Amino acid sequence: MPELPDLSAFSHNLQKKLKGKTIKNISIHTTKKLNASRGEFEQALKHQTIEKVERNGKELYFTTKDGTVFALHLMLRGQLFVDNKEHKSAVVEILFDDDTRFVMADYQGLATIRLNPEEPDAPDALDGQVTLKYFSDKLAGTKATIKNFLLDQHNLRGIGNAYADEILWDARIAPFSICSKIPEEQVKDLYHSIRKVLTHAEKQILQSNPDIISGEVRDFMLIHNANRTESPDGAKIHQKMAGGRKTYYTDEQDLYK
DNA sequence: TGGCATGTTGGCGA
DNA sequence: CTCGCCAACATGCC
Repeated sequence: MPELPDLSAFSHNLQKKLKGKTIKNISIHTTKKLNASRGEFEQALKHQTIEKVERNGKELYFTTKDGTVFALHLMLRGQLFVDNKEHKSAVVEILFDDDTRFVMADYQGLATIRLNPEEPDAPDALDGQVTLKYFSDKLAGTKATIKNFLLDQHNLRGIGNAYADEILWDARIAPFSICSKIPEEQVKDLYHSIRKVLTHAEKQILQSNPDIISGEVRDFMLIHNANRTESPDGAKIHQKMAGGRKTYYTDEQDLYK
């Protein structure tokens, strides 16, 4: 449920909490698709010291001093805790040498942990390698709708359902526009809106929730927000299902077909 | 109360 | 091959 800006905020705070701590024990309880055995995880991570925590797409990457990485994906319902409580649906528990306990829980059992994930095939939405040229070339070559394009992690990684709507409104492009039909000028607007909306959201989240490491903050959203009926400029917000997800948009957004 | 919200995967049909 | 859509996963929330 948390999206890119939430995850960026979590990584910021987790790094503050966990950097320099050494893993005493790691236990993996339930997860359907591990890319290594429990023994391999333990072997690779025991006695390792956390060097940095960063967001990569919709995952959090934890890198240790020797360069080993484990990646957490919260999927729909994953939650993170740094505390000493028992968590009923813990997926992964990591105990550090100072008895700090870090838990990823998910009652739905979909959250995952991966050891040394391979290089992803698409860049992170905020990565410097996503240039305007990369972005516009990619759009020119696809006939899908722009909303589906933004959600497809094979194009850009990190954007989810809620922020896709916020970004498209910011760029004034209708979600059902065909990628290859969007004019150059609007592609440029969209490119800048991606960065603007996502980085601004992270700032707002950290401002209102300075210590956040789990959950999501949505109250500042302008369009993808069940509590709002109108955009900031007074246009009625429409709702429509697309790909099984609810899409919010207004008539201020131009449709390119 | 019960439908909605979320991401990913894999399968189906156009 | 491309694209849209659907089901499945499971439960807290309004």
